[in-house]
Formats: sequence, structure tokens, C-alpha cells
Amino acid sequence: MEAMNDRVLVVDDEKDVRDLIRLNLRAAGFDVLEASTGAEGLAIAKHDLPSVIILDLMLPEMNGVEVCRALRRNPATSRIPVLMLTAKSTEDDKVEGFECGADDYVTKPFSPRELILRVRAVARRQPDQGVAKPSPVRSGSIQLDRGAMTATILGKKLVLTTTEFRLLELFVRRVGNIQSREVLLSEVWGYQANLDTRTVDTHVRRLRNKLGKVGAMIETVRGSGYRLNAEGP
Amino acid sequence: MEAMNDRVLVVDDEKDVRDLIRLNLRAAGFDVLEASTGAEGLAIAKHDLPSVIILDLMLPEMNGVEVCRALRRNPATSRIPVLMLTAKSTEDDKVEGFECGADDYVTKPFSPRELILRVRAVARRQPDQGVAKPSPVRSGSIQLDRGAMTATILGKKLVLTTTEFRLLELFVRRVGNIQSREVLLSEVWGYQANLDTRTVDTHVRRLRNKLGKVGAMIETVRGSGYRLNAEGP
DNA sequence: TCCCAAAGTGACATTCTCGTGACAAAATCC
DNA sequence: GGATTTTGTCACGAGAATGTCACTTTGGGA
Repeated sequence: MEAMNDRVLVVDDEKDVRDLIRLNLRAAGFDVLEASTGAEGLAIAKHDLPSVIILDLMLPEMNGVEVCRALRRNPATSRIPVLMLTAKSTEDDKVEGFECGADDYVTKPFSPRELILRVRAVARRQPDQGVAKPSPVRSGSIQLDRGAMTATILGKKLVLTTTEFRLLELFVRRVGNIQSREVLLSEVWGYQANLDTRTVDTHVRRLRNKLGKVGAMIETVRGSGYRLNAEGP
Repeated sequence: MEAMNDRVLVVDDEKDVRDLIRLNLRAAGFDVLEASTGAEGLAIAKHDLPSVIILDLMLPEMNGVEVCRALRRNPATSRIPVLMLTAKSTEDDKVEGFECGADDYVTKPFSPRELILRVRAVARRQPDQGVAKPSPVRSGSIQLDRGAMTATILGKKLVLTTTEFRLLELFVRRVGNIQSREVLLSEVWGYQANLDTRTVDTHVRRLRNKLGKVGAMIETVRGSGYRLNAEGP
């Protein structure tokens, strides 16, 4: 089982650049999210709250500076470090990049090694005590705290294993939607997991047991998979 | 009453460079301290706890990397952002600079405007560092004094080693959040750390022992890392 | 009502993870 | 320079987490 990785969102319209960055970040132990437009990047940022955002300055429609400003305006995303990426290297661009609230600035062509180092340097800045924490994910009577990896049910703190937490997190993030065993396997266990789909059943059972009464919110959809019911028990 | 300015320490053996930086920083509203050797820089850093340190990589006797390591090693100065400055610009130098714990890297010749921006960016990451007396960090029954490098548990003063103190400091600063062994290694030991992740375990154990009953507040999260529990024992 | 595929359940072996004590190297202190 | 402290690594063992399986129960269509 792999430790919980930092997630990095890469926003760039060029697929080649995204591929290059993704490969290097993966190799360095990061999880990678991708977006090809500013709007998409914003949406993913709000939804997934990555640890770092790598943002291309030159984007069609909504450019990097606008995206960065939008991120800074939203309390949920305002603290996420932004690493600005651009082909230009004139001083004015750097100034603009910094002034919109970017935390660092890398010019293309960049060396992957340097990029990783800068991402790490910027990711190191984790929320300390007193700094606003990303709002906990919640659904009905279930509340999740990713940083602490804790689940609170009806005000009571639960002890979950890593797998159980990931499973529950996925259900909560996709409340009301059916998740097939295959999807659960690939999302919770990883793409190359070569496991029996019935393994999911066992973990769902364990999770239900720990959730007690609330466990009934995880419904079985015969022939399709499982679904977290939006309504509380 | 005007707020006190951020203080920046400039360590460089060339007077011309110091002058240039000083003038620009002053104009940008910073207070400037200066040192011409690494040893002097270290002394001033410990004494005055500046908000940011600009450090020349090439110094006679003690070079910038050594100074940076020494800064990171001392709990009183370990959190001060370091901006590494050098005439060289090969990738290997950047890597070395980052790996000793520098927060950013600027190559000579630099544009003053960019330097100021980077200083600001880097100073922004440490909102409360330096200016006032280093506020004692505390969480529940644990209280830390960075300056004196002492920990007080339930009113009793503890003697900790440097490593133990920094480890505890990190836990306290991030109460309730899981810290992976990798994060702990890179934050406490510096991210050139070429150490076995299990080394963390050993130090956590030593720390727990010294903390006695309170040691139980440092929880093990199987498969993920350690977490300081917000609730007291 | 019967049938049977799908899902629930308990048990078990295996794999991992972590705590611990010991030890040698390195750093620090007199 | 010798003594002491600090530090990093290792091997071992206990116990937790996980994946699989055989068996039972369930539920919906024929």
C-alpha cells in the first residue's frame, strides 16, 4: 500500500508538456491531475484541492494570470501554491506572474529536475496551525478530514484503515452515484491492481461495520456496484 | 504607528553586490542587515532572526551551502527562508542549492526587480517569522520555545536533542495532520536527506520515551505516517 | 414457487508495518 | 585526545491489515 501522496494539478493546453510533467512528477512520487484549459483547471482545483498547481501562463481563452487570480479569490483554493509556467522569460511577465499571487515561476524550456525541486520547495509549505485548513469533505452525517485521515460520524471519531478511508472518501466524493467494483478497484487500489472484484465486497462490509448504523447509507445496487445514499439514516 | 518592516540579511563577500541589494531592498521597504562572510552571517542570523536571508553561494572559507545547512540545523533559524544567490547557473548548482534547504535561487546577474519579487514571495510564506519575538509554539500540554530550544510538558521542562526538538516542533505546528515519513525526513533532516525512512521511527520512539505519558499523543497511522493528536492524553 | 447468480459473512494465511533493543559511526564536549 | 552524547542502521518479532475462499443468504426473473 502506498503512502498518501501530494497531488499536483497541471494546467497546460499542450499535451506534450502535460505528458512530460506528468511523467516526471509521477516518478517523483506525486499524484497528477491534468487540465487543458483554465476553466477546467479551476473546476478541478476546487473539486480536488491539490497540494500544488502548475499553471501555464499562456492558455487559450482564460490565461494563467486570470486563473491564478480566480484561485486566490476563492477561500477554498486561495492557499494552494501556484507555480507559474511560461515560454516567455521577459521580466515583465515574471512581475505579472508574481503579482497575481504565484509562488514561483519557471520558464520553458525547463529542466524536469529543476521543476521537481521547485514543486517540492513550494509543496513543503503545508498548512500550519492557525492557517485556514481546507474545508473538510462532508456528506450528511459523514465528515472526512483528508489531512488527518479521520472520519467523523455523528460527531464521533472513527478509526479507519487506509483502504477503508480511501473507499469512504470515494463514496463521499461521489454521493448518490453508483460505483462499480471495477471503478472502486482502480480508484482505491490503483490502476494496475490485479485483484478479485469480490475483495471490494469484503472491504465494504468492514466499512459498514465500522460505520455502525450509518453503514446502511452504503447501498448495494445489485448487478452494478455500490452507492452512498445522499440521505442520512 | 507603523508596522515593523521585514528584515533581510544579505550575506555576500562583494561589497558592490551588497550595496546594490541593500539599496533596492531599502527602496522596497525592507530593513537590511549585512554580512561579508558565512560565519558572520550565521552569527547575525541567530542574533537578529531576519525574515529572509539572501545568501551568496560562493563565499570564502565557508560557502553558501554550508551556511544554509548550519542555518537549517539550528532550530532558532531553521525556518527562515533562504534565497540562494550565485554567479553560476548550471543545473547542478541549482540542485545543490535546493537540496541544502534553500527556498529559492537567483543567478547573477539578476534584475533587482526580480530579486525583490522573489524576496517578497519567499517572505510571504512565513507570515509571522522573525519580526516579533519568536512566539512560543504550543499545542495542548506541549509548549515549545524555539529560541531556547526547550520543550515544556505539563509544566515540566524537558531536555531534547536537536533532532528531537525539530521533530516535535513539526508535529506541534501541524497538529492533527498526518506527516508521512518522507515529509518528516525532508522537513526535519532537509531534503537532500539520503536516509532510511525507518530512521524516523527510531526518533519518534526516542521522542515518545522522553515525552513520557504525553508521548501517546503522537499516534501512528499505519501505512501513512505519524500524527500528533490534538486532544491531550 | 423455484432457481441461481449475486452479495453477505466468517475464517484464515499471508504480507506488511511498526516497535524495540542493540550497535557502530559521527559529532560534541571537556 | 578521550569520554560522552547523539545519530543512523539493522534484525527480529508482534500484531495489524489485507486478500481470498468456502459457505450462506438474498432477491429477482422465469
